[in-house]
Formats: sequence, structure tokens, C-alpha cells
Amino acid sequence: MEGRSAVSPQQDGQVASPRRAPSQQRSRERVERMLAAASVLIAEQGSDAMRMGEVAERAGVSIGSLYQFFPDKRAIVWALAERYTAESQACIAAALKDVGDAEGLRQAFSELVDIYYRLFLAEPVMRDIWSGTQADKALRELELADSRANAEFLIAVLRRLRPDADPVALETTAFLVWQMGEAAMRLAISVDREEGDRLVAAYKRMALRELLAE
Amino acid sequence: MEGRSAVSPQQDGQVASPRRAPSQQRSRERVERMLAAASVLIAEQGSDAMRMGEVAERAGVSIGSLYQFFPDKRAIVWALAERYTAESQACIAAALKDVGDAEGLRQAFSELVDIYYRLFLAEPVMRDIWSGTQADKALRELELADSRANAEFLIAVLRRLRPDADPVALETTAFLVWQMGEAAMRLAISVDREEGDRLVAAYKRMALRELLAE
DNA sequence: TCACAAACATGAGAAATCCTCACATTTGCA
DNA sequence: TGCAAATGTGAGGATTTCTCATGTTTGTGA
Repeated sequence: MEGRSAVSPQQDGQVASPRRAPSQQRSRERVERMLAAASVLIAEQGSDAMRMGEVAERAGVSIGSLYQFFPDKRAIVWALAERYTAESQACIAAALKDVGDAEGLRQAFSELVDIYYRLFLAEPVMRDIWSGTQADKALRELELADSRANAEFLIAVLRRLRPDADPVALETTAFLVWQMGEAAMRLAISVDREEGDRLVAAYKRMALRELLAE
Repeated sequence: MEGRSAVSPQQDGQVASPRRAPSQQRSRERVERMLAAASVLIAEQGSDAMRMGEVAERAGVSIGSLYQFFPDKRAIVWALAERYTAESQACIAAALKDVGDAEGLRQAFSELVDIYYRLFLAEPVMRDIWSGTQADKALRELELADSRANAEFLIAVLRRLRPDADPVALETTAFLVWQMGEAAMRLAISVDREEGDRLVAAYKRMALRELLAE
């Protein structure tokens, strides 16, 4: 999980200018310090507000050194994200490795979700990196308000169809179903059309099962 | 849906400097042109690459006029997003208004999802605004790859538990369940803790039902 | 041990972009 | 018609990312 090669994500098909991978002990330590500094700053103010100069200063290196190992600002965020995903993947693989029956899956999955949830709650950096809808708070709030409003329409229907159900549970279900729908759409449009169609169909089935037959 | 007040989202508790709402016919038309120009540019290159100078030029106004009605760059994106949500909310309300029974819900919901899906596919601006995980392509790809890798572990388990199920369906289910989990987490951490816990629990139930008893 | 190439370090400043502001023009109204 | 409010303008201030010419350190082969 350590010592992976120099970071160089790309964007828009533009290949980021190549950067050197640290080969000496000294520079490897410095790169660690840079990432640690970035991590602190992201936790404090978000990756958008993180300034390259501040990262360099906090890491005790010059701005030039920063750019020696990271082609641009996003590369730093990307490097941190990559570590998190690598760590969590290992964790997930371990948890699911020895599942043998349905009950085992139920337990393993449940624990996994709890771990992920706690991780998200505890790690501001993860929260920032995967925060969806940009780091833009105004947009995120608009999206949330929209989801709630839309869920409200669903709740009204559900209350009519199942007047004896727990209102709070209905609300939770409707909100979740709606938000997941948006996630499913986003996923569907970022894969090829055929798989996208399958995913949307699967979501529909899943959501309706939940809405109708709780 | 037209003629709403001047746009001023805020960020980080910082109140964006107030901007005038267009009160004359002339300026209302100009604001429309600004939004139209922004829309074109976002569709072409994404909101991140959109330049304020370009928006002004394309709208045939000066950069100063742009800032007369929008406090900053994000406000333009926000204004477009707000229109989309208002439109889709009206559409959703209409579709769910007269649902009377389970079959009606099934139909209405199914149609709604189709409409949304087509909208996402057809509207690059919507895609860009709600693209999740920032406009950063590298991050989005990392997230996708991560989700696929994680789904793979789930698929392995499912194949063992249900060897006679359709492999493609299993893959779709696992991928979707995983991606929705991340969506559920993001949602859970952006509401208060109590509701977050409920949402995570509901997701767990939903996912397990899907994974175990398809 | 020494010389030398490759790796590493530095920070002034080039380039790009957002946004402001002082001033000019137009509009609506008494 | 005259005036205040609304609107329009664009040069340039402020900020930030990233480059590059130059200097320093490290490892290595003779």
C-alpha cells in the first residue's frame, strides 16, 4: 500500500505532464509529508480551499518540490483517494472472503456497512473527496432539498396506499429510494448504454419492491 | 418557474455579496442570455472549464454585467440547477398526484424513472451539474473502478450462494447495490445523526433483501 | 576516495482567472 | 423635463496555479 509509483491521473484525455517517482529515501519521506499536510488541510477546509502554497509550507518543502512529484493539485487529492480505496478494498475482500451461506453474508455485509459508515463519519478527508455534487455546499443543499421535496410526493402516495405503516419508516424509505435513484442514474450514464439500461431496470425493480411490499 | 429572484447561494456560511435582481425588461432578457450562454459552455466543456469571460462574450454583455446579477461563478451553475429541479419537481408532482393503488404506483414510478433517465442521457448540463464526485474525471474513474472491484467480491459470494442465477443479473445487482451503498452513506452523513442511522439501517435491509432473495 | 551524472530542491515570476469599482449610460416616473 | 435608481462597461487589482533556470545532494563506478 506504500511506495506506489508517481501519481498522475488524467483529465479530459489530456495526459498530465509526467512527474518523477521518488526514488531516494529522503524524497519518499518528503512526499509522505506532503500528503500528510494535504490531508490536514483538506480536513480543515476542504480540498477546494486547499492551497498548494499552504501544503508546501506545512510540509516544510518548497512549492517546486511539490510539483516535482504531483503534476497538479488534483493529483494530490487523487493520491489520497487512491490510498483510501486500496485500504477499504483490502478490508472488504477480507470480510467477504469466507462467507459460506446466507446467514454469513447477512452478517458480513452488515458489519461492512457499519464499518464504512463509521469511516465516513470519522474521516473528514474521505467525506470531502467523495462528497458527491462537487464540494459546492450550495449545490449539495439544493440537491438535498430537491430529494426531500420529491420524496414528499412519494410519501403522500404511500400514506394513502398503506395507512397503517409507520410514518417515519415510510419517510426514510421514500427519501432513500429517491436518493438512490439519482445515484443509479449517475451510475447508468457513466457506463455504456446497455449496462446502463440494465442498471436502471434493476433499480426500478428494487425500488418498487421496497415501496410496495415492505 | 421564470422570473425568480436574484441568485445568491452561499458557501461555508459566507454570505455571498448581494446582487441586484433584474427589474427591467431589458436586463431580464440579458440575464436569460447569460444563462443560455453558460448552458452552452457547460454542455461543451463542463462547468469547471467554463470561463466567466467566455460567458459574457457569448451572451454579448460585459463581464461587469455578469457580476451585476450573479455574485460569483457558482451562482450561475446554481441558477441553472435550480431551474432543472423546479421543472422536474413539477413533473414528478403531476405524475404521482393521482396514484390510487399499487398498480398505479408501479406504472407512475416506472414512467418517472424512464423520464429521468432519458433526461440525464440527453442533457449534458444536468449530467455535469449532478455528476457526483466533482467534475474531476480521474476521481470519478477511480470511484467507478473501486465500486466494480468491490462488487466483484460480492459477486464471488453470490455465485457460491446461488450458482444457478443469471451471472449478468448478479453482476448488475452487486454493482448497483454497492454504488447505492455509497450514495446512502453520503446521504446519511449530510443529515443529522439520528436520521442518518435510520437511512443506513434501511439501506442494509434493502440491500440484503435484494442480495439474498432475488 | 573522488568525480560525475542523476535525482532532488528552490522560489521568483509567468500565465490564467476571478471579481471589483469608478465612472458612463439608460430607464421609469413625478 | 429632470432626476434618482437601475443598468452597463472594461481596465486592472488580487489571487492562485504551475514553470523553469539554477543550485544542492546522493549514489556509484573507477
